[in-house]
Amino acid sequence: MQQCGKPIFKVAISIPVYRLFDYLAPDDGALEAIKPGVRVEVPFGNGKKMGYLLEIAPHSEFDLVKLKPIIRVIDSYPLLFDKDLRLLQWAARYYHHPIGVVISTAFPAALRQGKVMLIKPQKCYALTDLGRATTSQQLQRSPKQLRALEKFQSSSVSLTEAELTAWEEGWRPVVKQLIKKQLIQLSLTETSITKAAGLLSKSALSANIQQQAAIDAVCGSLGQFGVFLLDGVTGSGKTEVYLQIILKVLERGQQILVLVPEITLTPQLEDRFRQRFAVDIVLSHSKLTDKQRAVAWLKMQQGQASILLGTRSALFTPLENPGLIILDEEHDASFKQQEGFRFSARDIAVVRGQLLNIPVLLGSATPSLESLHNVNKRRYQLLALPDRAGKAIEPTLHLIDIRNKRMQEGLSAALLEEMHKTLAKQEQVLLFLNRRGFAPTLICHGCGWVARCHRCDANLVIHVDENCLRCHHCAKEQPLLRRCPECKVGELTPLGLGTERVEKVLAKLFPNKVAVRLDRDSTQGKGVLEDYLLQINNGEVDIILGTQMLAKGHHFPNVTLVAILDVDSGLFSIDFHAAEKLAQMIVQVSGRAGRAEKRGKVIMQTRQPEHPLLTTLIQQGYQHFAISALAERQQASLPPFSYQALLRVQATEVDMPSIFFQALTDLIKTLNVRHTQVLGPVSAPMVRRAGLYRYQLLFQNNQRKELQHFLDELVPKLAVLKQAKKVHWTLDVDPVDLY
DNA sequence: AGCACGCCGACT
DNA sequence: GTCGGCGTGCTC
Repeated sequence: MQQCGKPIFKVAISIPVYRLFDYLAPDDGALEAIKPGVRVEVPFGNGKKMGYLLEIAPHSEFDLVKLKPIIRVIDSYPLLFDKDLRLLQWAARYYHHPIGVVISTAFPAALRQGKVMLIKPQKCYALTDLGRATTSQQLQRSPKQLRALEKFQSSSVSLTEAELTAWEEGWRPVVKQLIKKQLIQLSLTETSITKAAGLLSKSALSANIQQQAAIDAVCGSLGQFGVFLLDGVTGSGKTEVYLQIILKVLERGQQILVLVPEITLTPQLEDRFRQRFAVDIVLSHSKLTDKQRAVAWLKMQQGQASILLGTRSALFTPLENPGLIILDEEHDASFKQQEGFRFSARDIAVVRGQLLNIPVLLGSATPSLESLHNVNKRRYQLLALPDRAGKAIEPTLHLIDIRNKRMQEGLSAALLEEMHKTLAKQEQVLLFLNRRGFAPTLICHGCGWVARCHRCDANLVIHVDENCLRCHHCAKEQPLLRRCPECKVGELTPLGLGTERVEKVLAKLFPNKVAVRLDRDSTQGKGVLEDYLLQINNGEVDIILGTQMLAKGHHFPNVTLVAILDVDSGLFSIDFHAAEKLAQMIVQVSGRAGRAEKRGKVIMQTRQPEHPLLTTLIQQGYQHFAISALAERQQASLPPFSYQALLRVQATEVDMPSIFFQALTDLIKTLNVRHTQVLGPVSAPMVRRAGLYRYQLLFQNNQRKELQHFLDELVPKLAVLKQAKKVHWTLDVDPVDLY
């Protein structure tokens, strides 16, 4: 311990090192302006680096004469608040990930690079750009409203609050429509948020009894911590519940963080938010530019925006005046980051709510087993919305036994008949097949040779549209072969089924119908997916065929038949999470059917019609499936009844992982904390991927604390292990896919 | 993660 | 003799 009277500045730097680096005060500048949470530029090695000031301490563990001064303090005020810093430090410890890397994930890329951005404050109600609102004829408004609009169109105006109130009656619907069409933006100061929130949302509010109960429960908890699980079937009006709770939070002058799994979902959600609230709503997702993301982040940090709608990485956005965190589709796997800092946005959101003392609202039609378990343990409060809102009716689920049945490219006669019936009624059909490409295997009919990837233990997938063979596990791509490279004479045959292949047979079987294919390959370009969705909703499409991406939240009001072509592929997996994921997928896909007044039908083609997962789900629904799945997990002592951490190891040489694991096993024997089960090491199901050999070791303990203590002792020793430096290793705490 | 230091093989 | 291969270790 070295003491010198001078304050020591403890800085996190984004490198894979667990500790902080100590610095002296900068040579110039006032000390009292430097607070934890500011970004600093520091000398590091030969050069300089961006860092984040976390603490100012009276002493250092480091040799004082070796300490260097901070070069420059970048921010004049902290960008991260104390509670954000505490949350991030907790997360770094819990996930055993280097602190600097964790802190840097809280920042948008532009700020990570040390940029300084100033956000211009808005001083008054500013109705801007009204000149562009030239569509008054289309708006079909009353003379009074038209007069109001004309007045606005004459110039860009600013209004006082009194003026706004006086004019509100006349032009509120007009402004609402203009905001919806994004022709104008209404910007408001913080003090006026309450007024504005009311402005656009007073009218047409109705909630059924269950919705109202959910709203009341969360609103009764505003200003204090509590976790709520809003369990609502598709179409039950979850969004309306969110909106009404948000209104109450806005009225308290507080901000709302809304997290969604993927951004393809958000256009509709964003529209509904903008129609409802006249406050500043900002977005954060990967399709935006670095600058747009940084502006959204800073606007929330400074309290200029009230609602942030974003994906996983938006979780850490600092909030000047936090009021509520909503995490929609909480079961969705994309809330778990799958590389680098492998955090669960859902789990950290709950911890953040606790730190900020605000409610956290998790929503899903198919809640995760973890969350249902937390409800059973009375840690979360369940808010159920069992009824579909409006006139929508639950779809019915059916199995088609395809054992010994003749199939036409994956379509059974029984399914084809259902499709014809549906199409004859001018209703739409949705086909779901979670495998893109033409066929997953290219095999030689003569000698049995199969097209394999040279860098992975996987077959190459045939893509006829692009005339190539492609590996879905690495970037490898090669031209489609015409002749067997092995026997030179055999005929090459596509084996198995992908979306491209089904698309081609649909054109043959339904020549007068329009079919579209929606998968990662067919929706590459910008706006392509949106165009397809528009065509579908305009009724220009009869059959929609696609993968995973169809399961996620799109509205297809005229779809009355949904078919899952190959449900069996999800039934047999070594990963115990597979059953839960499949059940969620089936229910989510089903949610696409019969959303309007027409009853939907869901068909699953299977060779396992007696499989308990399918029968439970069909006869008793998701909740009963979840109960029996939880019972199975408890019997087997699997999460959420135990806690896991997975150590993944990859190396370019085959024998390096086993040398590493031997050293690790010896190390574990020396640890004091040894209650934890060590399972493995085992090879990953696909041992070689992108040229690397992959193995893994699983740690499991019934007590989260004990697992943490074990990792606390293990990871620092593991990190300095000589053999660990010859492999790539990563630790995944609470893994959701075990490979 | 970078970057420098260091100790062994093929070149002026 | 030296240029450079990338293994090892450090960064306040």
